[in-house]
Amino acid sequence: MAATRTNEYGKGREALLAATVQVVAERGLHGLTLRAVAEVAGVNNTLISHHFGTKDALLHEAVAWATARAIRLSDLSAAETIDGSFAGALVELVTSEPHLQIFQYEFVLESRRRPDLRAEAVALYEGYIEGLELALARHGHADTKPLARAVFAALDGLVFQQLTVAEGIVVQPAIERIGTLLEASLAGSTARPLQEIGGAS
Amino acid sequence: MAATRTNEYGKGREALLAATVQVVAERGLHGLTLRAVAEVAGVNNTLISHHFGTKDALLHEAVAWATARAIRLSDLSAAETIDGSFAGALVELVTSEPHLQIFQYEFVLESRRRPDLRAEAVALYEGYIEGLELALARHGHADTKPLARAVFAALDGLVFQQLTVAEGIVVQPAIERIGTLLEASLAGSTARPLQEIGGAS
DNA sequence: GACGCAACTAAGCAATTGCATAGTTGCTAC
DNA sequence: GTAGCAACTATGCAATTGCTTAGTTGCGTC
Repeated sequence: MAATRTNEYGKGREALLAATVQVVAERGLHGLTLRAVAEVAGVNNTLISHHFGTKDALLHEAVAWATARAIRLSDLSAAETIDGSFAGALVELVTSEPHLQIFQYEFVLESRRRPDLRAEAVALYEGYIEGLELALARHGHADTKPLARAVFAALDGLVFQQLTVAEGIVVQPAIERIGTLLEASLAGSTARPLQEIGGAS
Repeated sequence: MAATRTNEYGKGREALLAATVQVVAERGLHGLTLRAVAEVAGVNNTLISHHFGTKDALLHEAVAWATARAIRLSDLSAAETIDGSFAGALVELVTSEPHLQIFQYEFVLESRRRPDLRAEAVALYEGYIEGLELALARHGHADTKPLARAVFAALDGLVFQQLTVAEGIVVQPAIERIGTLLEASLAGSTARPLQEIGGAS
């Protein structure tokens, strides 16, 4: 349960970044100690000072490393519609790989207190939201800027719920319900475009 | 910035609970130390041991104390519709009193690692969701269980965004957009109930 | 008014923390 | 092969941590 990785020469830095994500996810930011990270990474704790200088710098680097991987993971969001298969894939992702998600919530919360992390947090969220906005616009939705933010918040909030208070079995239908809500909104607005365009108000 | 409260005899316990919420919100769970809490509360740090025994027990009591206040705060959710005034009130709440909200996210994340906090976290979220479900059902929405979970997740996610990466000025329209989405869904389903009931599939 | 007891403080200790210092190991360029 | 240098380890220390022990203070009760 402790020393997991065995490293070849030169792989220490990467191992330390991965270990940082794992330790934060498993023990929280208050469980993030140089010795804990080093033990998980299978190296000496002073190697952290060597590569990163301080603990704060280690976390910053780990955030950059993790967000780069996170945005790639969200190839999910390339999915065009929020349907059952999207919901299943998202629930499955959270079930099988919760560490990266937990780490994200921890660091975004921390970014409120550490200005040096703000940029990464903002970029991560705005990146997600912009991608989603493009997809929504492509489908003909109106008022896509606030809509994208709201829909992303719903997905984000449901992932948060699944990680903490809810089972995948109840989260999945909630994700699908977002899809039907969007469909209904689309059907309503496209079913009566002429009246609305022509109408007063 | 440090020793804030001056207490009369007998008010130490309550002051310590309030200080715990404040310290967690301002410095994170890793900044939660007995001395920090005591200093904010304006008492000696050993008083924590006297009242609560351990630091873990202090956090547990603070969670119970804070969630009791949180559910009352959410008299907001007594609002029947998600409109502009609801959105404004929610944004204003988060702006003016972020401590309690931040504390909630911190402790819910922590509840993943501390089984003794799980019950409080689940009760808090399920309480919100149940209240919301009743309101949605009253308005004639269908499939309210997953819908309530999704809508709450959206509101929760938007509060999280406002606390971390977004300004109230962009969060508020996103909240309102949830309201219009729900209206549209309602209009669509009530506009053609006969066909749907009578139709196959 | 003094007894009893909860609320509270003062002092300190063992363990853990981040990190500095000093050294060793292994790759790579020539 | 050996010089040079990055990657890495071992040791240790000052500061902070949670919490124990031993005491003091103030309030209600009879």
